[in-house]
Amino acid sequence: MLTRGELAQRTGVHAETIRYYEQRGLLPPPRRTAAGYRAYSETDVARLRFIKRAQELGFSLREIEELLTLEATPGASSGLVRQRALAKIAEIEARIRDLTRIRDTLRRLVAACDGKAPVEHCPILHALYDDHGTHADAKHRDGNAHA
Amino acid sequence: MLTRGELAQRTGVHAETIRYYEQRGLLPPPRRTAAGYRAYSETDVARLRFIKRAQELGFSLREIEELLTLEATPGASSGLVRQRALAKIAEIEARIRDLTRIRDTLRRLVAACDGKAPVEHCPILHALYDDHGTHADAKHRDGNAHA
DNA sequence: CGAAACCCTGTAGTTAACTACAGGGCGTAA
DNA sequence: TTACGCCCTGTAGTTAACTACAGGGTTTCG
Repeated sequence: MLTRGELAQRTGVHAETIRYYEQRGLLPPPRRTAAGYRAYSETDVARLRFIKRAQELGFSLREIEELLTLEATPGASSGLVRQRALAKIAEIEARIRDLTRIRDTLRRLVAACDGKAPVEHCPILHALYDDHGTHADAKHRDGNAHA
Repeated sequence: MLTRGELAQRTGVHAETIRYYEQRGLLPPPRRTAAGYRAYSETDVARLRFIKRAQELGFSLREIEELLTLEATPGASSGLVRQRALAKIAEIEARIRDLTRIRDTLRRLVAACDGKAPVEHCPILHALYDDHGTHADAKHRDGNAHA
């Protein structure tokens, strides 16, 4: 039996996050000690690791919840899980296409700039004002995920 | 001279967003009519379009602010703008690499699954529990941008 | 002149996924 | 026994970029 802090250490998930997951329904309410402390088991360790790994694969907590629900559904076939994975792959590929298009536009702008002119004549800045031509999809702007 | 609503229509930026940009310092405080209404000019139209376009290219509002500041700096050379564009390209490429890795992992999982087994034997779910091997970078998990 | 449509301000809510904090209880080691 | 660290709860703050709303003034059209 593990305390919340121990579970946190075992899984690399912040202790407060564990409480948050419980609230969200991602973790079942654990048993409690006489003093009211949460008492976790190895099952909880596995479940938390599942959550972490699915997150790394680009699933949102909401989607992970669905995956977990699916898993707990007796009659379900693994085709549903497969479907969700395929949908996620499609999403990721669309995202990659967006980013590639943005990068290419940026590359073209950089190519037009020798970096030596005074900033007032910077072709990159000018392109930004003029627009026309290149159409990065405004709906998915977020090349910024690293910043 | 344009009202806030007119500027919004001209640029496709929500009227409230214009006020927000002013607060953030992305748009200079405009002149006011006798009644206190904001009065915008073509310069503001251009500036807002700059902001939109830079956003589409993956720049955050904070970065756009820097770009705009740079532009207003008399002695600056366009090399600085070029540098920022190059840095952004690098960011985007790193993001693409992350997403590609995630997609490949997902593809491998899907390939291992015929979708017919009961969900308890789903190899995708099992892989999620077991971890090991594939290492999608946890720091940039967000294949979810489309959801 | 009156109603609709717009503008003003300040503030609060939205999304996702946490993370922190206040105020109190418990458990253990010197 | 007391001090320190961990646990409890509920709630509020964080980030980014908006978006909405309340309660009021203004402008314009018919």
